[in-house]
Amino acid sequence: MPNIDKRSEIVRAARELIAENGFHGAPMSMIAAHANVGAGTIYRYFENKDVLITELYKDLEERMYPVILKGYASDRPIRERFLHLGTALLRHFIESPLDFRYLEQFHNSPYGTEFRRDKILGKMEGCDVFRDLFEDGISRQVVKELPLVILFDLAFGPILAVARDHILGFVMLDELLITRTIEACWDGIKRQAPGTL
Amino acid sequence: MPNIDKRSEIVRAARELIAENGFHGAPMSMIAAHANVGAGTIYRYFENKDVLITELYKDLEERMYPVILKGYASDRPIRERFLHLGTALLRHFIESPLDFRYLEQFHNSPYGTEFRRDKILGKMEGCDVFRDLFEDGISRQVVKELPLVILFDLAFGPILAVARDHILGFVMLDELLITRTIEACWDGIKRQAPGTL
DNA sequence: GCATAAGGAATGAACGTTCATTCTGTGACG
DNA sequence: CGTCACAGAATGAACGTTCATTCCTTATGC
Repeated sequence: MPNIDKRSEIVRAARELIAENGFHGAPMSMIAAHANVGAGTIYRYFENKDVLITELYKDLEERMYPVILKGYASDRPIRERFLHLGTALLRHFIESPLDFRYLEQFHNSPYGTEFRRDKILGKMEGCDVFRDLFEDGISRQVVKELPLVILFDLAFGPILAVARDHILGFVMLDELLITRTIEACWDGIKRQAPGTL
Repeated sequence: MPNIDKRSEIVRAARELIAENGFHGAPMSMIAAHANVGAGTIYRYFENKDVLITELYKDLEERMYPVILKGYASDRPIRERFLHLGTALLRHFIESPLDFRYLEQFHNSPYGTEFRRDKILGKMEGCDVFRDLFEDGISRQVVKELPLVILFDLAFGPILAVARDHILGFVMLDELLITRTIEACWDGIKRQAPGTL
């Protein structure tokens, strides 16, 4: 029977190495070595490198949702809900730099583009919370009337950029700065009060 | 004497292939083939692949500045200046998808991180226009008092994300949507009028 | 002792780079 | 004007490496 310990050692090693060195800086042989496993053993658990990479990403996404949904109350005002999700997400990225780096590697690769295409064309399953939030916001005239995709970009573009800069050491985010950044994202998304130039 | 035609054929082929397939999807042999040139010929013009890649990026950046600075008047109000630069940048990305894709490839690679580190630690030479604009905005209390890096992320994060989504066909940006997107970026950056929740 | 897991050397494809050779255009010379 | 010699531009087969993957051997548990 396949040994569950081996599998998780492979997963751990792969995640660490890929997050730090990118897909091309993490050969299977190196992953095997860091997992204290023979090179061939990996192929007992994952059909090939592509499958390993994609599987790792799915794991990551599934571990992410509970974190940001913890304490989320969908009956609160739009703004409050957005701030909750945004800060939770940014905080999570900062606390799990390995996950974040892996996520970035994945997004900026052919795998990621394919994934995203499926998501957007397939009605964005998985992003339900955010989609609901934005659609709710639009219908209540609290959020700008823009295509969903653009609202996503306005919200996640800065969050990802800020997280990256924190992890690379270009800024040092504390709790205050996190809040102020997400509030700024909200300002970008929300309908501006009329009369204010 | 080296043939200038050959050189520019190599540059064109490299830009196209790398923009479309990424650094690892554009082997030197393929670049040579698309440039109708022998594999060794590239090395008469560029020391190695790294040099080729970096040179291409510098070209790209230098071609970009005149475009977004055209018609820029640094004596206009902060908001107007930001909208000018932002829309010009987004428009340029959309009109030159090849350049944009190359820029993304470069940014999301070790080359790009190194480049960015140098820029940020080295006082951001080259981003002078934006830095001046943000600093000016802060001192006039028109822009939020946040670290420069975060202001950059709030502005460029969405612009890059939106440009990518347009090029991948996830949204179809027209002139109106471009303006509204950049206005939304400005809303994120500007100090909000007090009293507006 | 048999079935299955694990190991890691072997394999072959792909890559960046080199280099011995070929090609080309130019200037000297008769 | 025709021929020849030469410089240096161009070539692409060949090389050394690296990598994902395979496959035969060894170890382990039942």
